[in-house]
Amino acid sequence: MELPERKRRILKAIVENYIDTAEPVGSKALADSFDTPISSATIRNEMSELEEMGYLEKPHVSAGRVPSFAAYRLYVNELMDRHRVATNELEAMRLMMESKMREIDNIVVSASKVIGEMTQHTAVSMISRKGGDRVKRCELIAVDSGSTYAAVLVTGSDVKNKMLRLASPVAPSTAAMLCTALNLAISENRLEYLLPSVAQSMGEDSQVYQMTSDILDFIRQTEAGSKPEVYIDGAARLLDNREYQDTGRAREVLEYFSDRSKVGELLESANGDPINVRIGPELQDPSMRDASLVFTSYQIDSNTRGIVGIIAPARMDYADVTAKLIAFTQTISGVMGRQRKQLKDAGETDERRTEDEEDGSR
Amino acid sequence: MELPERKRRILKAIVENYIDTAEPVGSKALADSFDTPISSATIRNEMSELEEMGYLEKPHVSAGRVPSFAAYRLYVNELMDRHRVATNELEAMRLMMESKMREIDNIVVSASKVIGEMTQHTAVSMISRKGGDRVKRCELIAVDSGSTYAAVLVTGSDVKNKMLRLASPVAPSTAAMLCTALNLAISENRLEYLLPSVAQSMGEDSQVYQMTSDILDFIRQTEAGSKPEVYIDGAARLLDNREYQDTGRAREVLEYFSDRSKVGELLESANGDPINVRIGPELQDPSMRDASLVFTSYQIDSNTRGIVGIIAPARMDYADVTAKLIAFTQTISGVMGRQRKQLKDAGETDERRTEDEEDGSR
DNA sequence: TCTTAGCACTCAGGGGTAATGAGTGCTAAA
DNA sequence: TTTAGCACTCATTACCCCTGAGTGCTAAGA
Repeated sequence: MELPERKRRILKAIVENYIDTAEPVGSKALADSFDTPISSATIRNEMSELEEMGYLEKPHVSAGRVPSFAAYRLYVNELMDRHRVATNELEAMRLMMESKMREIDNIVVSASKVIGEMTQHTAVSMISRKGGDRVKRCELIAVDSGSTYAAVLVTGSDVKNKMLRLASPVAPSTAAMLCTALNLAISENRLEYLLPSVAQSMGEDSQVYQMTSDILDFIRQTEAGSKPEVYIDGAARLLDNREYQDTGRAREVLEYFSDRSKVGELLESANGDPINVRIGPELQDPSMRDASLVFTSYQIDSNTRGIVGIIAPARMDYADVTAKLIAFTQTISGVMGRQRKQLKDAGETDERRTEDEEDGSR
Repeated sequence: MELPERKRRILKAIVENYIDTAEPVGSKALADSFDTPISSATIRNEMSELEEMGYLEKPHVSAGRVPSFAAYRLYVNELMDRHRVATNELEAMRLMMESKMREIDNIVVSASKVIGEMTQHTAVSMISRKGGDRVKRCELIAVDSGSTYAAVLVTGSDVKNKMLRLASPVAPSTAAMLCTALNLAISENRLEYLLPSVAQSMGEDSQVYQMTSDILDFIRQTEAGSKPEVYIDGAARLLDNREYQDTGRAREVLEYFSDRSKVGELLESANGDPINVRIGPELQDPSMRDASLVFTSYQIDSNTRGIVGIIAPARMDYADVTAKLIAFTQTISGVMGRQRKQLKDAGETDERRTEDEEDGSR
């Protein structure tokens, strides 16, 4: 069932040509582009067979051929040559990142900016935590004179806060007690008993009860990882592509983008592979039918990973995009490894940095 | 220099017709639309005078006339009749808001969603604090075993946090001391003396010094109000408009949107007027040359206000948009007033809610 | 003096037709 | 199995003409 060598070469050439020009490619032009001379007639024969096999499509009878989604799939899986990014580009990337990555909170933003800038496509980026965030500790801080409190949750690698507006003031000492009780319950993993016990001792319509219930909701929400923050950079760049010259199509995709949770869900499906590619229909959404998503993930800390990728027309330069994404994750784990190392060197040592693991799976 | 009555009526009709159809309006069609019969010839005469005065433009000699930016300006300032939104729409808005406004943190997001939905245009929204945020208090929380701290700042109406990664651990007791010192310095307004004194007692390369300096930077950043959060809803809706059928134009504007700080700056210029309107060139940005921004602000608390508006082609239904924005601010201050009232009723009473103030300025 | 009817003129947009040319499939010879 | 040749298809472009909406101007009417 393996495709014979010549067919592979022809298909590869067609895909690359189409990626380049966005125009159906014909037998004549293709024949000329080969160094070993093959006649256009031969190519025509091969083409019509490739068409039968489902790798090519004709927009209409007298145009050239266009790769099908199956062709793109084959191309990324087998045909494409994986090239490396030029060292000067790599250096530029490292510089961009060193300067932007100083603060962990905007690592997602920076990631999408950097990769968007590099590829000149629309970049998406998010942070995913293993099984949601585990809340480790909780603090209560009076903000207003009396009635407004902030609940601050400390999780694996982040701190979240929420304002609580209470109808009547709660004494700081009461709040401190509640805080202690909460932390005890968290550390003993018995959160579910807390609310009933508060109800018993303070009454169901006490302010403290209300406050506790709000905080528990917040904890639950945080641990469920309710809404992952998804960043999108350069959505407008999509309009540069021929396939989105038609405003109708463009609108569909931009609308899809505006629902971050959909995009987030897509990205969450990243598996351990160094590079994930979802082509056209594989994205399972009609508005994305002629786009592809190429993405990858990188480790931020033991249970947090970043996911970053680019969305562009199915006709995109997969080789280039893939190479840049790989370079990106390597650079970022380099940058973060260095930071981590710096941290450890000054204190004690207990973690080995894992970098440059090659994974030739599939 | 007042425009005579008939010219005003004609200009108004032209603007409204153009808003409606997006097509140059001609003398004949216009004549027919009047109840008091005027001949098309008369209208032609009036039109050519209006053109001389700079209120009308001809796309080309044999088309009708199109309003100039000056015409839109005149229209919003004097010609347009300010209509009210239908009560059922108002009710729908109130419902949408009641459900979405429960949490203050996403008031901006909800505001842009609601108003975007109502007008079917691109909505922008942000929060602006009077003279930046004043930091009132600060807390330090150890996150990791030793080396990672969170600084939590309490400001007028919000809480901000930032992770600090330190090279070596700082003892909790030291952190607590630093915290006390910080709060003292804040309350006495002598922040600038803190760093030198830490340097003196702990040494310039101590961890505490580093930490202090980081926190002070964060405080400064917060007080400068570095980056206001600007939300944009329904950017894709822009593509529905005839003037952005051309992808080039659309791209320009979408790119403009992606620079939130620019949009934020624009919105910051809201003055006390119930409604602000910036038409085309008044936006001072070439990519926005044929768009307009209509926006308004509403009070969130004593020194925080929200700003919300819509961005659409200069040819937009100003009367409708304006009415909806006004209805929005009234509804929101109603909703928030009720929340505030609820809060006070349960505790003490000290603030009167101000609602339904009519302001016929200008 | 203002308004209106009439008329000549302009010009974008629509529809039809023809020319162009890239590309195909098929056949027959190498 | 490959290649040259040939007839055929059909999207795209250019061209042209026509139509109709709209203008400006002039002269007559109120």
